[in-house]
Amino acid sequence: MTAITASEEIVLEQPCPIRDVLDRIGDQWSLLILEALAPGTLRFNALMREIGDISKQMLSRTLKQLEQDGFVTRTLYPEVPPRVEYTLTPLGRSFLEPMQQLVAWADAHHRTIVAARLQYQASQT
Amino acid sequence: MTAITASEEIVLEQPCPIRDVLDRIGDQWSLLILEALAPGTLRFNALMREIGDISKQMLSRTLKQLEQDGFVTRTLYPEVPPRVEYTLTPLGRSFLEPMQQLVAWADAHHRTIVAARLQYQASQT
DNA sequence: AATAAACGGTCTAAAATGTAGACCTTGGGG
DNA sequence: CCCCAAGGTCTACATTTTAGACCGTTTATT
Repeated sequence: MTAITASEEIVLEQPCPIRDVLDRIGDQWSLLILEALAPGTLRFNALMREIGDISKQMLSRTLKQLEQDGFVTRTLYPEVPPRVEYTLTPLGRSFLEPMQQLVAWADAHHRTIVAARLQYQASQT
Repeated sequence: MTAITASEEIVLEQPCPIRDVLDRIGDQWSLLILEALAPGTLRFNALMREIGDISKQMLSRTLKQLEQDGFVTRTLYPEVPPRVEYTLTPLGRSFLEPMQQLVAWADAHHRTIVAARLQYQASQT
């Protein structure tokens, strides 16, 4: 029996729908995980290797949130050793489109941003 | 004279351009700030009021990063009390388009996500 | 036979990050 | 003389993230 945490209480009743959604996607790892799952189903450790520098705990936690919000499904095959597969839901796949736009923008403007950083550094003498 | 921090060293040489960009906008506040600036120039305190629940420090820090990366300009009018205006650059405005797509998606699918959360809770007995 | 590795996690301690709120500056109004 | 304004910075505290040990079971290696 665990205590009720704040995060469990905010399931309902977020004042601003956009904030509500962006707060979930706009963390360190969610976008990366969704991008990794875009090509298809992956297992837990495969996902870890794919992303490279995420800790088990954060992968586990973020996947749980994504599952909770309906972006991915978690399927446990009770073999031994256990196999767990993560797959995008239709909702998750529908999110891919705006996300890919974002990724495309990032790719297209990366050089501009790097240039801005250099110029900023120079301006700071 | 300040010590050289890690954050100052990563100005160059990010292995993955997409990660590089997403790591900057995929934090708690950047998207919210850019959205707040979308309609036009705002002063520091106006921005604070607009966002509502951001601390001064995080607003200051995030604005500095956005300025560094070329998304916004900071204009200081040396009056007293000082006036500081933040405005989107062309780069920042160009980012608005993919971001609005994301916002539109969030708005459109918010109900589905809330429903998923409820169903998840129910499934957890 | 003992050892190690793989799977998908959880747990804990320590490090990093975020928050709230005091404080700073400079000039004007009461 | 004291306080207020704006746009921050600084400090102490709270929360979040990380690194890494550990778990239980089975197969592979030595």
